Amino acid sequence: MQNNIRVKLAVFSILEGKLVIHGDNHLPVTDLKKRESLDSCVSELFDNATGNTLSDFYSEQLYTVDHPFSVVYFALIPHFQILNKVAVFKPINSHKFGHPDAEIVSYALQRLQWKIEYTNVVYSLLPDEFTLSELQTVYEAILNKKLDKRNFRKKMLSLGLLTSSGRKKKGVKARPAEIYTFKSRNPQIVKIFS
Amino acid sequence: MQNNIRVKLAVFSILEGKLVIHGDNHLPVTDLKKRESLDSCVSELFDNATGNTLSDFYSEQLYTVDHPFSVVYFALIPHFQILNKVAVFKPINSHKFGHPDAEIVSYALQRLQWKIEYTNVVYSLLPDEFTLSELQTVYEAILNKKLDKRNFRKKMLSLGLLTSSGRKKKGVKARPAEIYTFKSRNPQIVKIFS
DNA sequence: CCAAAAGTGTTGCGTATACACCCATGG
DNA sequence: CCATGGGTGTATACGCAACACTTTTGG
Repeated sequence: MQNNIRVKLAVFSILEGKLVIHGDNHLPVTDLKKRESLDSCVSELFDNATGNTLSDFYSEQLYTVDHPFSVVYFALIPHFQILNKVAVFKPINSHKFGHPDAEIVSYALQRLQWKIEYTNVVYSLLPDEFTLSELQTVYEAILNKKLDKRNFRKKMLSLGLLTSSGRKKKGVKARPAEIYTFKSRNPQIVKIFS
Repeated sequence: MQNNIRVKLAVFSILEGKLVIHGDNHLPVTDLKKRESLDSCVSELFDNATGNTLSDFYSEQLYTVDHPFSVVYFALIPHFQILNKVAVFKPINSHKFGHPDAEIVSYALQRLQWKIEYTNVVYSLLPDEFTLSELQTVYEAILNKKLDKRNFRKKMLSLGLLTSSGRKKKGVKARPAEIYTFKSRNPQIVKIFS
């Protein structure tokens, strides 16, 4: 009747326009202590990995596997928020083959790809203020394909998740971009199923 | 480090055009035995509940909760396949309030509602042969709303999941309906994300 | 011939896609 | 004045929703 329970975490971030994931050749794992909640266990893992606090970012439970028995989560954090400077983040592609957690990474990516189509969770990969181009870069990194600029902007603005700050990015050697923020930095589902 | 793991199962079926769920005032649960796989544990639960074999039907893992620690699954079975004649199946609505597993049932229903929009998993609620009206009844029970007959038929046929048998239902006191089968009785995702 | 359920098309609308040029700034 | 990235509109295609009558059978 007694079993060991492990909790595993995939932490995604964006680095130089690429989707990266924490961990060198495996995802961070820890044992769930007796009477410890799943939430606090994941938070601890996240703190170890990033030096930051999970409750300030987006995370969700992915799946539970056995052999060994593990509950798997993923989380999203902007790269500049990773305070743990020895943390290793590697491009998602390097986890494709031969990686012990390759299946998990692949499934997590798929879930993330679905999720960004109908929620605002990418807020958790960006600073408070950003330009539409920066936002588009994040989408392209996650979806692993180029998007059309005009269509992307139309869609994003029509979803009503963004607020224009009225200010513009200064000091760039090109036309300055409008600065946007997310209306809410909590998970919001946008497509209503009637 | 040692924790008890439980496995919980929501079994859905269709009875008299209504979505029903197995269990009287709680969902069936069992302890995961040491070194037992999740799959075999769920299969055992399903067998107890229905007298039938899980591998012949559709099931999926839903979520893992703690306090108490449980991995929750749901499964779909046509009513005539329930061989255990003492099994209790109750309409989904009776689980709305005051039910100890109400949250789980509600989440399972939501997942099921999403799933039938882009997969063929309803095969697991129907006999091999069925009419489009019977299929529509199943969709209406799950979605809890009336659907337009013409639009429903157009959509179903265009998805390419069904085969017409060429035969018609005999002995009915109205115009006999064409009999259809599912091309595949394994889970198929129809919307391709390019 | 009547009751009961099966079967069948068209139109409008909203959303997704494809596509190319001008604008504002720094150096 | 040039290089860099920001910003904009239109036309087409496709999927979804609304909507009513005719057909086939059994009794």
